[in-house]
Amino acid sequence: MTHPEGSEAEDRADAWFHALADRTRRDILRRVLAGEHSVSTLAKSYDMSFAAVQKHVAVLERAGLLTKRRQGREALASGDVEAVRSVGVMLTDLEALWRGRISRMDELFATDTTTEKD
Amino acid sequence: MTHPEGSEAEDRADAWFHALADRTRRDILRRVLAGEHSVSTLAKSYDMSFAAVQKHVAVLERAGLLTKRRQGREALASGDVEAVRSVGVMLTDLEALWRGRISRMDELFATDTTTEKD
DNA sequence: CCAACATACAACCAGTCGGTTGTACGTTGT
DNA sequence: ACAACGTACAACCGACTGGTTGTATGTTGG
Repeated sequence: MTHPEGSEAEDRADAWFHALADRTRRDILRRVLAGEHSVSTLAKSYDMSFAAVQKHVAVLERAGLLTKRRQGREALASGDVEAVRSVGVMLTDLEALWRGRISRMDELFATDTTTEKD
Repeated sequence: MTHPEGSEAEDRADAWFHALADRTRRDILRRVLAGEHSVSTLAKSYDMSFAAVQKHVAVLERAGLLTKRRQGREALASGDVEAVRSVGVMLTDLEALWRGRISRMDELFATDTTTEKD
């Protein structure tokens, strides 16, 4: 009933936050948001194998946070700012719930002591 | 050098996004942002053991997204909206990098034709 | 042409994750 | 007092993660 089940949006959110939950991936995302980079160029920046970086890029791509385009033998990765914004919107929605609590507490105060409003 | 190493902020970010990368935890966070709930009350909402929900709450607590206060035999959990906001700020900073790319492209256009500076 | 480069992908491994059950301990109501 | 409740925590398990190496395939420059 109230179980958070199989929602499409929740699936996307799982992928988003999982992709962002690794500092190397966040760093890669920063770079490709600032400008296009080939996978091997990215790989040179990190103390791990090319294959490892390739996998990180793949995770970001599957989450829709980055897109790749093939040019010759290189795969150029580019950050998708719209997806990043969507994640931000999710957080904003979370905040909205908190604001709802405030207004409910407000109502409590209203019924609590004598209202100063006369 | 350019490696994203041992930063305090990155550690926190790891915890934040990891905590948010599970739909049950996001759902719990929604509830405790909307108002205080005991762990057992939360547990009744999900099709899993009490211990499992307890662990999810612990993950959110460790990430600083929620705080617990003891009242009698109950542990009341409450969402920390400031932490949620901090996560949002991180995303906004990411967006800023993208805007930087634009302005740099702008500079490219500027240097393309006759340079303004002599 | 061919060596070097860039990518893709599979197989493997240790560690972590999300779930379980079981046990223990403080609190509360009757 | 004591049974029921709420919590805490440890041990365990299968699945997945983040890393590795190795191999195959396409691209490019000399």
